[in-house]
Amino acid sequence: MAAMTRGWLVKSEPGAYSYDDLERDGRTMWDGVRNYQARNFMRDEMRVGEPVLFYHSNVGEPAVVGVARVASEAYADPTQFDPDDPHFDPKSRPDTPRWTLVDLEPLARLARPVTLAELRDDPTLEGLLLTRRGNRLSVMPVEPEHLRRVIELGGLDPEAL
DNA sequence: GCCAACGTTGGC
DNA sequence: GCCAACGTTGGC
Repeated sequence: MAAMTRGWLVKSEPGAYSYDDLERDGRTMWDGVRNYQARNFMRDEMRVGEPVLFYHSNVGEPAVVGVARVASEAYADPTQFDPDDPHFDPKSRPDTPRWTLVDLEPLARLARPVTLAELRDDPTLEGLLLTRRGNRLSVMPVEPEHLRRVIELGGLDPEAL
């Protein structure tokens, strides 16, 4: 991957959707995001092909476990229109959808997970949004140098991706 | 299960 | 526009 490639990080509870699930599915809609800042990143800034760190949250050892890639432009999240879906939004209308998503595809599983503790401790990763106090975003941008560093810590060669 | 931090909602 | 109440996130 090019030196100045910008990236992203998404959080997922592996019990709900894990990197294994993404590999099994081959591609998925990153649905259910109901935070405006996270939505805006997907809607306005994500570009097809950009790498996405896949982070497992709310588990014994929270960690980045793999790298996905953005696989589509943004489009309306269909779950907002489904009354039976937990992410149903009665205030959203099909002609003016409130929530958008992108598709993700698996790119590479890390050789070893990079734990939250490692992310916090690595001086190179100072300023990473994920570890900023109080941050609760489920979709966030990652600086090029941080992206490369996490991939290296995960035992992969960023050049090879 | 606890709780700190933060976003959203809605009354005023 | 303020702000209290409430819900959610997510580490621990």
